Amino acid sequence: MPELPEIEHLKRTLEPLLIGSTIGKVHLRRRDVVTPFTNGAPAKRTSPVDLLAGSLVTSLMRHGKNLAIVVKSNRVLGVHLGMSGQMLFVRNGRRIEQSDHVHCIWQIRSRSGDGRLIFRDPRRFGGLWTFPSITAMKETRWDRLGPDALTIDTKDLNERLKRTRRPIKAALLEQSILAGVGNIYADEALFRARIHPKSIARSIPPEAVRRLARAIRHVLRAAVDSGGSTIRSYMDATGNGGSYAQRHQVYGRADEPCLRCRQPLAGITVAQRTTVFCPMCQPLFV
DNA sequence: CACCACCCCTGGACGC
DNA sequence: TGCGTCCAGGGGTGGT
Repeated sequence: MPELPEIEHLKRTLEPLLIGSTIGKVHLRRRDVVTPFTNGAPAKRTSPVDLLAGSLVTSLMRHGKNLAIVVKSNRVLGVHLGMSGQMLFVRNGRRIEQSDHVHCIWQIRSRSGDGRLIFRDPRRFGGLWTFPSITAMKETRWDRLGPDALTIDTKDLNERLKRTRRPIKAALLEQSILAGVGNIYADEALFRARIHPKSIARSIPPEAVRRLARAIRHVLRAAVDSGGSTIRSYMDATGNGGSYAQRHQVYGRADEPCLRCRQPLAGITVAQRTTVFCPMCQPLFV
């Protein structure tokens, strides 16, 4: 379940492999994982050029859980990993370890050795989006997202939370409010900030919102530094998992003792998502 | 407009 | 060992 830290770590592992490299042939195995755009409008077909065939990679971008590969012509390929997506770089001569559910393969010619970039996504909640320019990508998709959670400040968060009466956890998961937080880091940040996940977003006092903004940044940064949380299948471009899961305070620990007060953690459902929190340490604001 | 339930999908855990 | 059932959740959508 890649969230912001996993995508950021993926970006960092992909950059040295892709920037300055040339993309050769592209093999799209499953056409329906791609949504092509010609400016603002969805296009009917995906061409090899849309998928960056024959292009020089100049940069990678990330906003929230979205990744983008930018090439010299300014074309962009948007990538979202959904629940189970992976982008793997496999050097030529090496076998692809799991070759099932591979939907797209790019041949890569780089100074440090040739290889293939592979988009694999068993559950197909993720996908690829093609755009003629960065501007087109922003206008059609990224502009609908809230500010990036890695650098969210108190003022921005407070402003956005004031607009809704939804439970704070539902608000944190809403990408148009804040981009990048998913189920794991929402629970971790709320625990750290000592806020009950069902607290009404706009009723949370300023001091607690301040703690929350700090907690979100702290938790995400620490996770980026650990290479992300590997739950089930997440791995980076080189096939390595992240170690942050070992440092989860609440996620996956329902009924286990709170690491702060030793009382058992509670497992509930908020916004159709499994939620774990400490009823003693996380007061409800309504 | 705000909010919510539901759906998409597959692999893995678990019970028998 | 194998089979059925349930659960995981990011995000889009249609209904209230």
